[in-house]
Amino acid sequence: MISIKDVAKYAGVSVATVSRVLNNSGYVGQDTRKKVEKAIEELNYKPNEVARSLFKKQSTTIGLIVPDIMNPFFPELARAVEDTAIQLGYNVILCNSDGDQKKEQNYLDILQQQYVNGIIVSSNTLTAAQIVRLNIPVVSIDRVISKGLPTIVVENKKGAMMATRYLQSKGCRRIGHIKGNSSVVNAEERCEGYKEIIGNEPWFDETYIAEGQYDMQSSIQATLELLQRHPDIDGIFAANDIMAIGAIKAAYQLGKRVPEDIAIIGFDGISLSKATTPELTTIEQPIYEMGEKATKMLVSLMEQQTVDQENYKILDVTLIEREST
Amino acid sequence: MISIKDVAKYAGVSVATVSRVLNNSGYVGQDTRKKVEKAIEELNYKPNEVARSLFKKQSTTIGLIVPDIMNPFFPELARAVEDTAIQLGYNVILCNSDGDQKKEQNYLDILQQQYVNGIIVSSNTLTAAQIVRLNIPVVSIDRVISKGLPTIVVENKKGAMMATRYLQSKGCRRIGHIKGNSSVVNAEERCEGYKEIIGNEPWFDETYIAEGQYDMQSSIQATLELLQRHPDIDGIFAANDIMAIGAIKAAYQLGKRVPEDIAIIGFDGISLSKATTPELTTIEQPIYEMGEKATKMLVSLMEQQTVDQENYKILDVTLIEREST
DNA sequence: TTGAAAGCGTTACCAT
DNA sequence: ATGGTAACGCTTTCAA
Repeated sequence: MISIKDVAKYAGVSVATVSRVLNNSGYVGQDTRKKVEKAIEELNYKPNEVARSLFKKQSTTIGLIVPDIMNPFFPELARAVEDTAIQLGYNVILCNSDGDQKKEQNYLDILQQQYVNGIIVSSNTLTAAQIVRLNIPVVSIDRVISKGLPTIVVENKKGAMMATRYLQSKGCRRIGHIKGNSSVVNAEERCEGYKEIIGNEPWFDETYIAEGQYDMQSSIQATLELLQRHPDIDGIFAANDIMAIGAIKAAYQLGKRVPEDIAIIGFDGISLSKATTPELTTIEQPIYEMGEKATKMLVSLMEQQTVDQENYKILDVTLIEREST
Repeated sequence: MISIKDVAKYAGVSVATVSRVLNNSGYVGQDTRKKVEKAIEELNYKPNEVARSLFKKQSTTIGLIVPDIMNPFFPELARAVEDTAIQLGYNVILCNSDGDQKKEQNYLDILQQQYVNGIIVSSNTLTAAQIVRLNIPVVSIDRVISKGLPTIVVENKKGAMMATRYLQSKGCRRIGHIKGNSSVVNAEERCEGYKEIIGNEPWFDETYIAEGQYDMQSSIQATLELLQRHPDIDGIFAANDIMAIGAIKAAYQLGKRVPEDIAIIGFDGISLSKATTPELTTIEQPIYEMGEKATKMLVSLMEQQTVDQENYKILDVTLIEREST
């Protein structure tokens, strides 16, 4: 790799001067600048980011910690983060925490050792204290860690209310809920939204709620039990799309047609929801926008541009009507 | 951040000594080692990876370049790579190239500037020359760039033959093929495998092949055309799962039942293929294993452990029989 | 306007 | 067995 010294020698100037034109800082004469630029060009010189990082005590890298990139929600998020980051001059280190507290702390340590400038994290277990201790900007995405921390989330409760009300409007009389993993904040919020709408119905009690683990398998199980407990259920609001798909499968297993016998609505709007048959009606989160906003927010935090906007954003969700309802 | 100097001072030794215990290289006395270890522990010291990288001219980071993490094949691959990398002490920088030659070269430059030790890449446009010029190990995954380069691929042709033969065994008389993007090598290989089996059938000609773009939308279109051209088709081999799902949708649109009227088989074995109704019969690639093997191969290349094994691996594929056939 | 040199945190060589 | 120090490639301060 060719270094700043080589460029300096080639251009017949000092490394300091090369550095100045590189960062255009300080005074540099017209001709000198030309010479240096020519040298850079001809030698195809690219500054060593590691050396820069060491001096500046910060890298051009950000960390992205997600529970599991295989969970269909996260690839789109990751894509948005990476797209935005590269555009702003940053790289993204991908970390899969499995929602495990120890792994998360481990990644935090590692990222700090790598001098990453900032971190975007989707976690249920991380505490505000852990984050503050890091001393670098962190944006929490999809989940609220603490009201004081920069955050991007969506209207979970409102979305859940929309979903439930929509099922009612479609004529559903008994609406069950497949709830997400209760250690996840947004699962609670979505459940609250559901209860907000049907909590006062005379038929309602807690047995209309079954808990899944935000994955397909657990949802099939949960739905099977739910429908056996309450064969009269004609509508299901699942707390995410994967579980909604599981619910559809379970309904089929019991010989019910979707949407004729039972209407099913999901939450998230992952691309998978368009690939199923029937296509899934869902509450769509602006996933890409979340990643983009989070990254922009993080970068302005990192670059200390006084964050002109609020750094706690609650994004809106949209009902996407498809075939499962 | 606390540095090696702090540790040295705290332990009452020189930085050189601390460095020795850190890397356990060179001689260190028993008691001295104890003192240093205690200091490290008590100060919660973590060595600065950036400084290390600068000195060693290599980082503990590898690059992963994929066309698009949103393509369902890649999250599982990325997960495998990251899992394996972290276990071996490396981080992963994620790059989405969109298969664009300029973006790929750009990422190559950036990764080199970051002193990454090695790169795993899935690309159709990268040339052997570009890679050799980098002067760091590169493992090509899912696509062959050059026979001489470390590579992990699967038996594409064989898998395609299996798929086509399987459709025959299920009683299909007219089998069409939805081909992948022809700029992608594996699309050609899969097409070859298909032709190998039915190329000599009296009814066969090239119009039984329709080209999609490895995505759902293009496949729906391609399948619609294919089935209108040849209404007697009763079996389709799609070059990947997404396109197979598109084919199912197209079949439904034309009022055909799957698998009763038409059997459809995919390729890849992405998790999505289990989520559809009907569940998709497919040729499963060992995606996770590919990522794992590629990472291990890359790391041994990086660490110069003479690669005991061949560094050109062709992995086997498996027929997964489900409901669509 | 330019250059020399210190320093970022680490490792490895050379002394001792 | 241990310490001093140059070097990795860069930026920035201080002098000139």
